[in-house]
Amino acid sequence: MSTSACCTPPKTPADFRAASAVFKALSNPNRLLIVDALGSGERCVADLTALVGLDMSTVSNHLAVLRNVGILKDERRGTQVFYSLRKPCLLNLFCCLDEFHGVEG
Amino acid sequence: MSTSACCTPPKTPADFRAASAVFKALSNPNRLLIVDALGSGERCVADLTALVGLDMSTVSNHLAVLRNVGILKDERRGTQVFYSLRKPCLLNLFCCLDEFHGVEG
DNA sequence: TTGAAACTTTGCCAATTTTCAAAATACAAA
DNA sequence: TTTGTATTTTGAAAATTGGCAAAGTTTCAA
Repeated sequence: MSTSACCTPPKTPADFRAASAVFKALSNPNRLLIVDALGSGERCVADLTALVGLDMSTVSNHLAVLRNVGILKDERRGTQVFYSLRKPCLLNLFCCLDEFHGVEG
Repeated sequence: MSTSACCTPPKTPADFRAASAVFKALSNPNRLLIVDALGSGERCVADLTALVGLDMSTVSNHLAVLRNVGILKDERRGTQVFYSLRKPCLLNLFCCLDEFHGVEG
């Protein structure tokens, strides 16, 4: 087994860079909207574009950002490309945020 | 009780903006280093400046970013200002990240 | 009240991000 | 093969970010 237990914070500069890269990918409201939508299943780019209400090229860029840090995976079927969460446990981050925002003091 | 259970993802545009603001604050490796250090207790600005190795004015700005989204609180004692985590449960985000990075497939 | 120490604020610059529009690519159907 | 639909890539502009240095503020001590 690894030397680090659950909840051990990242330690090396590389760890901090890797962690901040994921947070950076999630630091945009439109990308967060996309991740939230994909929590209930895969969607094609056209659907996601309608959801966020921006230019399709912009949405495509946001999807690339999320895919490049390992949050999303994509699969082409015909002319469409379907995006989905690579690991659904990513949504647990939202639980932590809810807890963070909810608890007083 | 509230209408939303634990782990319900954020839904309104304001929710997405609030959530992305927290992720944005955590999207910089130096700020992450600071948060990690504060996980084991409060530190003054001078100590944190030595830790991250940047100009004190830069560190002060990073601390303001983290404080403005509610991650940190500050307390002046004499000429020093001590920063600490406002809610330690924030560190749970790192657990989720570890899980995200660790699980295969 | 003068001075020093600890921070914060401001001004500035380089790098990055966010967005749209236009051009390019991939695929399927006619 | 030509056409049309879906998506990505490229180019460019506006906004934001991250950093340092200098100036300003706060507090305490001499």
